[in-house]
Amino acid sequence: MVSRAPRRATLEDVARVAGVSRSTASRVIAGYGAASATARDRVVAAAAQLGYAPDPAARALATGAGVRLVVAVAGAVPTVLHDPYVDRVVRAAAEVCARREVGVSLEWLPLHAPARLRQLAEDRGVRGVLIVNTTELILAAVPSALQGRTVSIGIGSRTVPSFDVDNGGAARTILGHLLGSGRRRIAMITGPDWMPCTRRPVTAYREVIRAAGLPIRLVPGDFTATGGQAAMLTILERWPDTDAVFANSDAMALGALAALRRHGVDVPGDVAVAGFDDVPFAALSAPALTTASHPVEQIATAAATAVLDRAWVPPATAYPSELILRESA
Amino acid sequence: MVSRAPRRATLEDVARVAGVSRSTASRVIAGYGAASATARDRVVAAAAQLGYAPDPAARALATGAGVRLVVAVAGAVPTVLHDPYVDRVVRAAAEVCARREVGVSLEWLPLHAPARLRQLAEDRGVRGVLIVNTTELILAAVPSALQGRTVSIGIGSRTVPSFDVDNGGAARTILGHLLGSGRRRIAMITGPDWMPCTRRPVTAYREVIRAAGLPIRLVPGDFTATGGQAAMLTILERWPDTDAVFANSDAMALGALAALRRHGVDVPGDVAVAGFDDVPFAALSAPALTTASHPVEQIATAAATAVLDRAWVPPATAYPSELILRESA
DNA sequence: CTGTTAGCGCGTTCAT
DNA sequence: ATGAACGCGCTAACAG
Repeated sequence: MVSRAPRRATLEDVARVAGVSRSTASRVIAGYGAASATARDRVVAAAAQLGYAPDPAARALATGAGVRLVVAVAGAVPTVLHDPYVDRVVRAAAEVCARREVGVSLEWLPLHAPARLRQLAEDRGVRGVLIVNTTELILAAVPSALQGRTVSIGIGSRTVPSFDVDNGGAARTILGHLLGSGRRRIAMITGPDWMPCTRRPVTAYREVIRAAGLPIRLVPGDFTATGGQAAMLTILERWPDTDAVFANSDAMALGALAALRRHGVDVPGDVAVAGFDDVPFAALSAPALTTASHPVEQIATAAATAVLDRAWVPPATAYPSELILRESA
Repeated sequence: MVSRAPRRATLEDVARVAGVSRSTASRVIAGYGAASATARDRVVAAAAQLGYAPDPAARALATGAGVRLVVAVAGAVPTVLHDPYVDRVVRAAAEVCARREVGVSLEWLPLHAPARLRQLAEDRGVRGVLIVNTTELILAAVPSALQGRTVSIGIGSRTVPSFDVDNGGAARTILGHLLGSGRRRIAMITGPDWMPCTRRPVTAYREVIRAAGLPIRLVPGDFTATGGQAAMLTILERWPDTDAVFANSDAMALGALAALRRHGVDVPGDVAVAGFDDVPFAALSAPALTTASHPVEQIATAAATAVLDRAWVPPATAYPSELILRESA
């Protein structure tokens, strides 16, 4: 004897129990069209009684809405996916998706291959797209069929709304703190040149340092700790009198810290170090890292919610970053 | 004038171009039933020409297969979702899902609420379930309708295959190293008692330490750095002569390191510290953390692949952990 | 305000 | 080996 799995209630069942037609039940469930109060009540009651929940696949098929949210991370190589930052974005998106009965999938978006965007536009399974770390080139290649259901975590465009931390403001705050505590020869470890997200911090750095009549000392990093170490060595060699370093990510800052420690440079005595992101381990380094917060989860949640709900959103939303004062600067 | 989005090719289109019926085209595409060589060729050609790709929603609706993979993290409180470990699992799953045109959603599985599992079993949208950090109670509550498409990252059961790191072996390796380098009063910072994943390491600890005729010194942590600091303080106070600490996670180990530093205890001179996980920042602490690797992505990828492909898998797969020797022990 | 009808794109018997 | 026909569960026109 096979105990058959109890077939899940369908809209048809709900309608029958409620004594209305499927359409009426559908309207009530979707909260869409009009329905009499009595009909509404009966449908709601029936649905609750039967433990009804709509089938996302059937709904997607009927509406053509798509069934998954694609997180597309732009980059030169596929390994851009292997970054804790991406992990956090995906996790937040997956949490938002759970409530909507959809899922998220993650893929690499090659910097010079907008073809993939066209494919995504034609894929009926795609409900929307969350672009991460994008460039103007990629934004310009977003097909019209994807507009209105694509948002960017990073820079935006006229057709793709942006959700991002106010990293320019964060840079100013940090640099202000460094200057305020008497530092005068401040170097900055940036991200790769092609990354638009490094532009505003770099611009802020240039403006602030120039306004103070101090020397510009820029070294590119790659957002990894290893890159931060290398950059720090470059700084040490090129400008030995540097008394502060602002790294555009905590990972790079921690790398810089390691390099300084290895060279017997005292932090913050000889050199102050500040990062950006406030990752969990920033509080645990020796010395604990001064940095600025980066509400990644909040940003990703808002971005995912916006595309799933197809709600109107302003062209650009900047999330504030807070100075986290610790020991290193 | 509205430039309509170029409607994506459907199976019907492929069939028409190939000059066969939809059924035949369907068989060829699915690689399922029989079809003449000529028919096969024509269908394949037509599909390629039209850039055809099946609609996941329609397919899910027809087969009842479901459209998303649910990552369910067991725990007492919803905040168990906010852990870098979970982030890594979800990210890996989302990457696997992308190739199958499905998505992943993330949710909390309350420790004593198997009701949610029943709901998941009835949800037609659910393709499969990936349980993380589970308990015997939860595994026993997995409905039969979910069996065969549910796997566990952690302990398993007769009906739910397990994918996990060999954390017992890892503990033995680390403890062997500590003993081998002359440590004799070794304390261990464990996870919460209810977490099955802490049992094997603790058992290993008990066995190894007892076999060496040394004292057992166990303190519970919570897998966070803060918890590790607190646990370290307890150890310092309760057993001041401790000369080595094995923490069951790098986060706790880094917390312990911070506590020792604050108390002026030299690592590894006075006390050796070892962790487990080999998180990116383990290499950057001062001193750099000795630990054991934890191939989370590999495990999650295998687990997700198993449930999506419905392939048979052994009841338990243990992934080896490697000793990562650095400075702290 | 409500019910009828017609698909959405695909898998899957059944005849042939 | 192949095609006609039906159903998966739901939404959206339309007619009442």
